[in-house]
Amino acid sequence: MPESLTLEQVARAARVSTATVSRIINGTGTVSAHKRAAVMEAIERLGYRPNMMAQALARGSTMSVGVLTPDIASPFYSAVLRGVERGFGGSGYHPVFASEEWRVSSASDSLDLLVSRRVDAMIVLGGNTPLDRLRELAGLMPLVVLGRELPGLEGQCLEVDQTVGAEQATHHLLALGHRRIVHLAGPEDHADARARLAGYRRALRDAGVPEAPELIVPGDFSEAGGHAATEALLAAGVPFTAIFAANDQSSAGAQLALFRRGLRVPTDLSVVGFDDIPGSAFERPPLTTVRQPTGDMGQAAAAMVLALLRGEQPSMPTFRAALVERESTAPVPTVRSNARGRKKG
Amino acid sequence: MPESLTLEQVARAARVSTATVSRIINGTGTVSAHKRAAVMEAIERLGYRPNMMAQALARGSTMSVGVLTPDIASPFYSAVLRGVERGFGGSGYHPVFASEEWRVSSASDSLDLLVSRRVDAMIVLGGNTPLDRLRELAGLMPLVVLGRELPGLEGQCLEVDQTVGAEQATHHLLALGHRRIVHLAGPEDHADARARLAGYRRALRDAGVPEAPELIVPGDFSEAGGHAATEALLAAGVPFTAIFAANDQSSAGAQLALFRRGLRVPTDLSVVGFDDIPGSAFERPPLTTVRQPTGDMGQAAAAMVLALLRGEQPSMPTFRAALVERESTAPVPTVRSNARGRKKG
DNA sequence: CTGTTAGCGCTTTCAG
DNA sequence: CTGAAAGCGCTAACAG
Repeated sequence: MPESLTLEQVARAARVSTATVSRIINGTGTVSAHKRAAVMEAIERLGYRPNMMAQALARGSTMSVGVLTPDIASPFYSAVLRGVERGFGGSGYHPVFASEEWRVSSASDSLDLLVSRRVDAMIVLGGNTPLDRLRELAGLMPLVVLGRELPGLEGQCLEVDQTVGAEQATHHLLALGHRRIVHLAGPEDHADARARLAGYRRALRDAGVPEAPELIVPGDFSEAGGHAATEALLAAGVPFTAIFAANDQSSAGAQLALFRRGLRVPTDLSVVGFDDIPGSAFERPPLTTVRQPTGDMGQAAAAMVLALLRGEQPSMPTFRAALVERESTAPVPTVRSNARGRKKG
Repeated sequence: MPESLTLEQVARAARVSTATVSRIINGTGTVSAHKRAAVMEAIERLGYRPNMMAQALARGSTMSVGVLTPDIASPFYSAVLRGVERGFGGSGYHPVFASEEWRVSSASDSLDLLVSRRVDAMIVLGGNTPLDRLRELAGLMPLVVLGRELPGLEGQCLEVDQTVGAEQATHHLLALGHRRIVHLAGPEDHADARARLAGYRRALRDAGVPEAPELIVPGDFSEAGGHAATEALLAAGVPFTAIFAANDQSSAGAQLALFRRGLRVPTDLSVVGFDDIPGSAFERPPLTTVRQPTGDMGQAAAAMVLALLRGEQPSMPTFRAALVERESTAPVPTVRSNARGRKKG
């Protein structure tokens, strides 16, 4: 492996000082057109790329921001990540991704890694990071948290109201006449999951529909979890006409369980999901779900970090989850008659 | 923001020299238990985290390897990424992800960024990076390429034989009696897509089934692309009894088009995909597809890089794509009779 | 076993 | 406008 080029070699090749080359690279100070041309030529010819490590050390800033994500392979988080990338475009800063699963060693985790990398700021997605670590972090550098409300750090937490979204979803089902609505919940230790459950409950309460404990079943946001929970429900013979799943992935698992029993969606049962991940619009039938503006959220998080880095007060856009009515929901089937009219609307 | 701690401050606090602290942190050299304890205590109490930038500069190595991916949000690539993460576990090296979409500026792309970051090695996924840049890179540092065969760099290219996988898929359909099999192709400039098309063709040829140009339709690996192409086929009235999609995502789009026309899978038509992304096992019906060992591939790529970094000759595991028969395929429907027996097997 | 001392490649005063 | 020189925080000889 050839040693990589240094600023000094470029300077030598262009017959100028290292300071001059540095000025040109960074656009700081003024340099004569003559020398500038010589330096540019040398950089080009030699294929020089500044060593960011050295730049960071000398400058005291890495021009990078850490992005901590629970799972880099999740359709939801990766959509947010894309937004974050977009948000940093052209800012000079670039994102450094780290997934929570990743352990450098038993003693240090991804967060430590990012801190060691001396990122200038951090964006934390999701809620698995211990609160105290987050507080400590907030004292160290600009921090924006997505999807969790941190007591004392409200101004740096970007959230969409999951509760309202879940309420809308449940209300939609209620309006279609459903009364026995299953909620396929997410992990109990997940803030969003709890908020969605709360929205489900509120909608039922507001509609005066009593909550049935047996209709709230535990899931884990995965297809397999949704499948298992629904399977269990069916096996137990619990009656229901609709499922509101805590996310799209678990709704897919639930639907497979229905499918196995020959139950049709939305004819026999209605299903609504949450998130509106890319594939959901193409399910058969296309899934009615609650859309989260993932890309925009990521982009906004990046914008907030950038503002914080500039020492400005970041503006906090409000995001709302909104129901996307597609084709997995329909009026509750009438048992005693087949008089479901053919009238439009 | 508090300035972050330096090695020197720790050394001062522990009343030892910086060299001693460095030795302890890196496990190089031997240090008396007494001083070691004092240093550990200081590190702990102060919350010291080494500055990787400085370490990298001093050491001449960043202990990081760049991972370039076409799209961080793709279910396929992100599964590979997970494998890569696993593969680096405990090695001391850590992955730095960059997606090709991301542009630092008009002049420099993700690859430049990774080079600037002085990653010690690189893993490139997929085939969008210009060949000459890859060659140049290979001269600079250990490089492993996944999913592309680079002339002259065969030893560093990890591939699964896409052609054989596609052949299996097509053969499976052929064995079920299908003759009018659509191939919903991937992007023409994508090596894997071309290989899958080649496999489709080879299977047809081997079976003595003539290739019908109108059955090979262009897609782009997306749900929307699959939907549009299938829609067009249906609108044109082209007869066919099965679809072999170049990937699972486009197969979902295709299925939506069928669904819109009231066509049932696998009763009326059979569909097979490629990749076996996480959701495919939970489609209704579960999708018959060609599985790629994504996680293993990622892990193997990491292992190869690690070997290269140690100066060893990396071993090249062979991966094969294998058909996973699920429920989206069935014997071609008999038009003139409904005599499809009820015999098992 | 431990401290001293050169750098690593780059930015940034500070003089010219 | 430009160069010299002093670090940035850490590692790695090199002496003790």
